[in-house]
Amino acid sequence: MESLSSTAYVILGLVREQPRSGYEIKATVDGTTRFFWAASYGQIYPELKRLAEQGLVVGSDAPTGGRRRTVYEITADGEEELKAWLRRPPETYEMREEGLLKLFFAAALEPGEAVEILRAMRAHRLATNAQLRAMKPIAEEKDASYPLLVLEGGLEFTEWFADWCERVEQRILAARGGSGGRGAKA
Amino acid sequence: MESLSSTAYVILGLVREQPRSGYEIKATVDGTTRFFWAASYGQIYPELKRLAEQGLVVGSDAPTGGRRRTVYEITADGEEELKAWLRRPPETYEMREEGLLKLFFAAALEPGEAVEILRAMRAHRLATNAQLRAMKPIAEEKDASYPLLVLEGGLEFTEWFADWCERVEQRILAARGGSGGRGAKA
DNA sequence: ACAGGCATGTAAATAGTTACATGATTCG
DNA sequence: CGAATCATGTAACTATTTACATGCCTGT
Repeated sequence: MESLSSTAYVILGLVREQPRSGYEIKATVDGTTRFFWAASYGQIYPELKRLAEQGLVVGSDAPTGGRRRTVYEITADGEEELKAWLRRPPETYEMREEGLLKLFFAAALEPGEAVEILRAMRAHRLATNAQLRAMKPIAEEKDASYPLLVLEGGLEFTEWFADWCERVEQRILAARGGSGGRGAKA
Repeated sequence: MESLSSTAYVILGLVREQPRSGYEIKATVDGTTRFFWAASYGQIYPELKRLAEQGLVVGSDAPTGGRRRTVYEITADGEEELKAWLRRPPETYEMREEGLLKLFFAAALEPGEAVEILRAMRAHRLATNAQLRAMKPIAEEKDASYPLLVLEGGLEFTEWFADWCERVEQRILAARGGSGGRGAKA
């Protein structure tokens, strides 16, 4: 048996909390882990099928009226698999930040244009921060302390990032204005 | 003509600075942008071919002795394309942090085990910080101010992250010890 | 009636990694 | 000589997104 993808563990973790349908898993991911681990229907439904085949989850029919619906629960094997994964050190640490990439190459532009990149990055982080702030009462209500910890980390991270963008912007502006129009070099 | 991938722009940005071979592009990416935008040979070589077909770069033979070698330079069209991309607001902001995912689901473990996740995350960030610190003199030597700015951002980010891990660890430990073995809830 | 949300699923495309094959050169 | 590094490239695989198809239910 091959090892599972991290996305499989997201599913295992979510159905461990409570039985959920594929649709509910997607909605929960979008409302929680998406900032550091996203998942699409194209992954969730096939993965649920695979997990069920391996006996790590069990699905049962739970229609809402005439609307067909399958909710999945974790099995004892699934719980063991999840815990074993949680105990292994994390391996994936990826970041793809187009803004940083643009800033890295900003020497091809005028300093005023580099500042625009920083403003866009800052605006994006502030928008994410606002989204996270809106989620906080929901997480507090659920009394989910680890998710809340992670959410607070996200809040702090976006604040740090937005602040960094602002400080770098000021530095660029100061370098341009303060010493006679000398821009940044390649 | 379809729009280019961000990886195509990494190549364009790097060959704009100076003519480079595919091998050198890979080495440079590994020494600079990899923390926020990685690229593998499997992307670089086919992408160089495509960029050459579109006239955004030109390759020329530059063998080292009997070792065949092609170095690519940016064309005027390539430079325009790069600048146009730099002027568009960044779109990709992705993060995949397996550590945060594990922390999110840590209620399935004992509090002492949750602390292990944080320690692993912290150790990883400190290791990255050390790598970045080692790169700094090289970036300073090149007098590359935007790359240096980005590098300093990486330094600050890894420090913030490592510190956050430590603070969260302390909070978990305090919650467990301070108030009679009460662990974190689901 | 119709819009929007609930619900499941898949096909196709895109992105990206890994591993391998090949071969030259340099350094110890 | 052998190992490491320079150098190019591809095949296979894995991951992931996007867009679509289908159809029921609820509220206006």
